[in-house]
Amino acid sequence: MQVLPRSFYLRDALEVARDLLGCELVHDSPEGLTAGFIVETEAYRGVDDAASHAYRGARTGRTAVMYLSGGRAYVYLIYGMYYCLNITAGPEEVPHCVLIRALEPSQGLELMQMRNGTKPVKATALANGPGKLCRAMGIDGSLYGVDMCDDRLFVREGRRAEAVSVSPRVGVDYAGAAKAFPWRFYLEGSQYVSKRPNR
DNA sequence: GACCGGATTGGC
DNA sequence: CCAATCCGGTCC
Repeated sequence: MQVLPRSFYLRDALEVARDLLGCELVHDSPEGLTAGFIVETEAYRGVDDAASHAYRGARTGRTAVMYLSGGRAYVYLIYGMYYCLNITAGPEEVPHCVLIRALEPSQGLELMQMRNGTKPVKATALANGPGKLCRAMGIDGSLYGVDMCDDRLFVREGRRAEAVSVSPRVGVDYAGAAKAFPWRFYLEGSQYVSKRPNR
């Protein structure tokens, strides 16, 4: 299948977030290859979005990659123990990004189980959350800034997203009015989406 | 240099 | 409900 080109990412995060559903995220790591269909995303729309790390043009070491042209990995550590993977969007100087929140595992399930440790869990529980999917896919801070149009970490065309639902984003109660914006997208009826959010 | 809190998760 | 765990951001 076709790897998504740079042009795919040079758009508003809302469009990119919606269009990533059904596509396949692939990580070709030294340990082996893992992949999964994207079933849940959230758009973070930069300087005007109170939930975004780049709100009001915040330009720090962490947000730097968002100001480059879209299509790079923005990976950060949350709560000191989980990584979150975002893919940057928009042209240079427009710091949009899309948080990948859940995957339907498609390749390397055994490696995912191993990375998650303990005893095997159901496939639906392997990557149904932003922290869990990074763990299963072997994504950490060393991938910060990696070009998603290269061959180490990328997204390729997958299935057509039949029915897409929207809801407010998860865990952004601090964002004032923006916490209610319907900028979370997920595949209707998928058993692989994250659990916490009320659906 | 100190302090604060988080785009989460799993256990109680 | 709440602790885990630590880095980035902010402010002094």
